[in-house]
Amino acid sequence: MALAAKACRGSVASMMEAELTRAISGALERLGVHVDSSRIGLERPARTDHGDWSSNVALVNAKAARQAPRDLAQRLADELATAGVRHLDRTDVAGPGFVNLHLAPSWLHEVLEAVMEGGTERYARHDLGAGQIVSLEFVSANPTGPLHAGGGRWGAFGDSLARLFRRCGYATITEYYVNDLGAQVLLFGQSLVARMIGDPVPDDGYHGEYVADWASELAGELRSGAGDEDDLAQRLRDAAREAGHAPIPVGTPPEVRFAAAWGIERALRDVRETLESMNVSFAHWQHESELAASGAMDDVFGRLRADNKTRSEADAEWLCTSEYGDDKDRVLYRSNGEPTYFLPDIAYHDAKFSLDRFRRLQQHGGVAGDAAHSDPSGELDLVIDVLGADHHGYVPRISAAMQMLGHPAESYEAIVGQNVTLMRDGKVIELSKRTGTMVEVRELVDAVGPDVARFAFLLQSIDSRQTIDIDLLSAQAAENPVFYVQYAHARIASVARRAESDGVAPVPPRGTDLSPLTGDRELALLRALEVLPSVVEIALRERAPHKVTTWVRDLAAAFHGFYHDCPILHSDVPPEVRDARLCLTEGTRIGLAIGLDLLGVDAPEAM
RNA sequence: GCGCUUGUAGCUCAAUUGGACAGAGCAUCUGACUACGGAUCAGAAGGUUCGGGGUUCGAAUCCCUGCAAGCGCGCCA
Repeated sequence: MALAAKACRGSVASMMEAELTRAISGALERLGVHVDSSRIGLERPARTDHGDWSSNVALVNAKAARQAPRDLAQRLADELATAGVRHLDRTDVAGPGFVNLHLAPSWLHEVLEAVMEGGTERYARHDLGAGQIVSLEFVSANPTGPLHAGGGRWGAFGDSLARLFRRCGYATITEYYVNDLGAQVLLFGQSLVARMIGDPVPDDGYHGEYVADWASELAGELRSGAGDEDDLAQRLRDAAREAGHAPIPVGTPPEVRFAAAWGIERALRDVRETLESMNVSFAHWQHESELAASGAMDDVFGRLRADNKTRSEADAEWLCTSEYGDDKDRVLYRSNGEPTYFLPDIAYHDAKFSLDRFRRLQQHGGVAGDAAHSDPSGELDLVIDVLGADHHGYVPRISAAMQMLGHPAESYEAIVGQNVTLMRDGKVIELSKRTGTMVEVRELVDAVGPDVARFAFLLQSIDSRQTIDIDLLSAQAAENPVFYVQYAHARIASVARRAESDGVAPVPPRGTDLSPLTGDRELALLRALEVLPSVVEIALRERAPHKVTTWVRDLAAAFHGFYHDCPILHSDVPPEVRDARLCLTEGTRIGLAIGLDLLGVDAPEAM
């Protein structure tokens, strides 16, 4: 944490904060009060009449200094006022003993200079990660159907979190785990076959509408092939003999395996298209079957057993996860000799730590950010899973397994998000691929567009359950807050166009006199820009992309207010005011572009 | 029963992780420049932050307790 704060010392605000902290520290020394600098709290008050910065030192340290908080505060305020602190206009004492520091607008002008110089690329970019590598896995819905709402939420969240990591100096690899082995895939294949040849779908199979659709799609593909065989079942068998198989248990009829393999690809195509329509993409799609074929499961099991982390009981092989904080031990191999899902999951998570694997995937492209790692024997610094609440019970066992395999406890992190309740016309929709009634993310995106959908997912904290009423969202699409933000961006582009056609020279990135920017609306807008670097840092640290959403709305609001009250290009605006305002406008555009990019939402030139 | 998460304006959600008078958007009501884009702006109204204790200068936030909701607790995945 201390390290993180230090690494962030780039922004104007954090430099100002450091300066003020030093000034307070020095002033206290002169007053004969010794305070550890870590006990000097500085924050930006919610109300502007409480100053630009405010400190609670007097409150926190009054007892140790044997002085009344307000007395100490007053002496500190007086001492600071004459200390010649840069930008410091005046000080006062308020409330129970806060020392409020009022700065001259000049400090905010420095902020705008930094925004202009940094631009979209460098403003609010941090080096917290210093090239560390982070793996993020999210969505990973079973490839047995289209993406449901939860997948949409984790997609938007995971992708934005990855963007935050990259902006903060981490290299990332984003992964989708394709669960193409096991019972669900088998059932999926059986359901497809049943739909094709008119048999009843198994009770515990997949009954959704899409299964019928896809079955007829597959039937169509088979029919369009050569041959005059009318019997669909026979065609399936023929096709199965030649084509690929899903790697599900041997002994399964070949046509089921064939249909399953086809179905998985069909589902994945659907999932991928849907996510990409929301601007979510993955660097790597890891198939479980490929992992199994590589022998990773045997390898991991061997290592765990050699390390005495396993035991046998009732003909099954158990992993002693309870020794690492889990409620109880977990089965790796069932008494019938088959592995549970847990073993491949361990193998996968172990593999994600591998730097070799990361390098291999990096060569295939898709890995983003600059990895500074050079130690070939090292491993990834952080492996993150984004999970729905229905999987939270699984976290302790994976965490335990990772520790057993030698990965530091803090290098595996599970982010558990609350599930999404999807409604249509005020009624809750059951989210189940098996019962058939569900609303797909695709449907949501089609109805309201990708920006509204993505913004909606990122509007609130991942900790709170989310209810999205697809009809309500459609009906109110025009009033959606995303347009409020995008409109601000488009307005700015419009100002630039107007300036050009009026023959006004564009403002250079530096050198513009910003001193005319002293009005309330101008200062409010500058303050909004000022906090972006810390918003980015906090959003990353708290794994909370929705903080960016909140900020981007605040910035847009500040801009609309400014735009309404402060004419820029009117003929009666003096050139120096005009240029300063143009500068502020461009700075706002930079801020909006950064925020919207982190959210994966388009920043349009016109609407 | 145990564990995780949550409970804030009529509705949907924020709240700088312990700071000052709890803020936005919808919805309701009232206004604004014959417009550098009105998809905008200003104002009004709306609160016992689920209840009850506690900690301290200070609590929506931390502790205890009760209530309510979601999820999890398999040799299923």
